[in-house]
Amino acid sequence: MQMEPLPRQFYCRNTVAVARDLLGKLLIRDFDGKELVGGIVETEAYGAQNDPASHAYRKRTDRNAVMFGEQGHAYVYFTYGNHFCLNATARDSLLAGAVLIRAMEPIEGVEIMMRNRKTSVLANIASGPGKLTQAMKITREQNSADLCTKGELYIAEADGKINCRIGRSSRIGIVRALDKKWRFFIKENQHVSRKLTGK
DNA sequence: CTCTCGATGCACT
DNA sequence: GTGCATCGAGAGA
Repeated sequence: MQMEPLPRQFYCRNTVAVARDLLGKLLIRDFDGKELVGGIVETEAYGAQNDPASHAYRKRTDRNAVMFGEQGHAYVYFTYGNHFCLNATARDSLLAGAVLIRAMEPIEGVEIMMRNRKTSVLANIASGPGKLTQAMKITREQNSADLCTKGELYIAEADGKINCRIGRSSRIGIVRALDKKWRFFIKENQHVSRKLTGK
C-alpha cells in the first residue's frame, strides 16, 4: 500500500474535531519489514486543563510530555500493568491534547496480527486500545514517533469514501468528566461498539 | 449470552 | 500507598 501520511495541519485543530475526523483513516505500522494496516473505528479526545480525565490535566511530566509537544506525534503510555495505549497528539490553542485510538478494523497483515494477539477471531484482534497495540506491536518504543512521516508508524487517508454513521458518547473507563461526549465510533461495527460500551 | 474480578507495573500523591 | 484512558478467564443464566 502506498499511502501518504495525513499532514501536520490535520492535527493542529480542536482535539474533539480531530478525534471525529480520524474515524475511517488508516493506521499503518511498519513492523519487521511487514506492513500492518487497520481502519480506525473508535477514538476519544483528551484535552488539558479543560479536561479532568486527561493525563495532561495537571502539569507536564515525563510521561505526558508528548501531549504538550508538536501535534501529529504518537503518545504511547503503559497502564493497568499490562497494556499500552496509542494516542495521536492534537490540539489548537490549548496547552496539550491527544486522541486515544481505541479500536480498528484489521485490513492488511491480518495473519501477523492474529499471531501477535494469539487469536484467529477477527472481531477480537483490535477491538480495544490494549488489543490494538498488541496486534500492531506498539510499545513505549513508539512514543513520540512522528505520525506525519512515513516511518514505523503513521496515519493516512483511506482510498475511496467511507460511508458510515458516526456515533458519539461519553468516554470509556474513566470516572471524571463523563458529561463530555468526546468518544466517537463508527456505528456499523457492532462488535466494537457493543463490546466497548458493555451494552 | 452477561457479569465479576484478579493480574500487573508504574506514575504520581 | 493509591489508582488507573484494560483484558480475559471463569462463573452463572
